[in-house]
Amino acid sequence: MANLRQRQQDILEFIGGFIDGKGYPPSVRDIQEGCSISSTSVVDYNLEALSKMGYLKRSKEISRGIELIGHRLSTARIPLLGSISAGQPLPVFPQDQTMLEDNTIEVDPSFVDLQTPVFALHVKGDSMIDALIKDGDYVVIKSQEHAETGEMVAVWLIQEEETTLKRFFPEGDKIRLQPENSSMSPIFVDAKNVQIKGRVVGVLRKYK
Amino acid sequence: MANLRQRQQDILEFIGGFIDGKGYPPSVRDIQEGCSISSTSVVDYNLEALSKMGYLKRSKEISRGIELIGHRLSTARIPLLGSISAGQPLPVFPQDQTMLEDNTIEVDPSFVDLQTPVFALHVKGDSMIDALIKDGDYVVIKSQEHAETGEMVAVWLIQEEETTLKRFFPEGDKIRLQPENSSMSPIFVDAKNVQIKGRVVGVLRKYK
DNA sequence: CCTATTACCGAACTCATGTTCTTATTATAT
DNA sequence: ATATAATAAGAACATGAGTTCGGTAATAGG
Repeated sequence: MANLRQRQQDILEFIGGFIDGKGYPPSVRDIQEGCSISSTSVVDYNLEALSKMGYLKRSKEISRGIELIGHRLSTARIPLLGSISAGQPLPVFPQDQTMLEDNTIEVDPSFVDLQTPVFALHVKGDSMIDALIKDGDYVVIKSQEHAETGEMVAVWLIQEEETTLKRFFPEGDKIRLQPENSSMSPIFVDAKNVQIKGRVVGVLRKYK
Repeated sequence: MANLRQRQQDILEFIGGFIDGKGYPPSVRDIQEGCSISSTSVVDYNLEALSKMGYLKRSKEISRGIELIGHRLSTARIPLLGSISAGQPLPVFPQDQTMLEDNTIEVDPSFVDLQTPVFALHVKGDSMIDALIKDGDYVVIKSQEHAETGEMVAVWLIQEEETTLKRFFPEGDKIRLQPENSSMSPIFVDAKNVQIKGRVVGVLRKYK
């Protein structure tokens, strides 16, 4: 019956509004009142159902221990690790190091999948201009160590000690790193001189 | 003494991190443990001080009733109003209408300045390809009704009943809407047939 | 040195709040 | 129809958690 779905819809909406309005999640009894539900146990019941369905996360025994999935502010805040393609060395990859607020950038939560780390790099230079990525853009990168042929990746050149943004083409024991700029030539490097940092999954540009 | 300031600084930081991590504010005892404070009353004491100084808001008698001032600014969820340049009509501008979760997109907070509404549009077509904006990208638009010469704007063509993304060039009582695509010609329209919806302040692209 | 003020401590108190249990009321299926 | 599960209700329970209070240490002013 659609009645149930309606009630749970109501609850979700109420929780969202409550958090937005007050800054902290509602208690079970807040929800009870706000959604005109007769008993706290009914609220509990439906919260459990919503939790199982993945709409929210509950912390047992904790007052207001409700976290709306997707509603979180921080999930989408990813570290801005530095610049790429400028010959600037990328620091040792910080798994989950605390970043200063200024070194993070907010992206759509859909970029983040909770499994693999995601980070951003500030693009220097126009080597990927034909892929519509220009100097000053931010690329969102999903951390991974392997890449498929032709994928756009951030690679660390061990010898040169620099990071660069290119398309990835393995050719025997060499690797062709192909810029997307008709005026630039591909780079051929030894396979073991290349360390893939991640794959580009998004681009973000800001205008002044 | 700087000791006080240090402790309160710690508390503020802890609260922020806690909220980011768990999705709900910490209890007094969470703070006590997290900041290695001997007594809950000390936490209460300092929370009260921080509250008086305006760093946070407390709700009396409410578990985890702490709201960090300014912390919610990191939420920058803006409405995704529709598509542009596809001849699809843009609905009446919803100031602060409740949007379905699917119709919003998360952007960096720096896009939003609390004064002017900001929204996003899904780009259809390649009329701005030379500006490195391609089909499928999202443009972040700051709502405004006037534009400077040459600015990239989203305009509503009243007669044609469609929205389009172009650069703006007033020429007498006509307006030249210039695509950034060498294979496309500018459009000349009557000034009073044009209603500027906003200016492009950002671009967001997602790769599969 | 004495006094006032601020910051801190520990414990007890009380209520807010999540949880559980029992029973009644529907749905869904056999 | 009858069994079985899903949903709801109300009350009681247990504890999470804000608050209070008496007292101590540190700081500042006279």
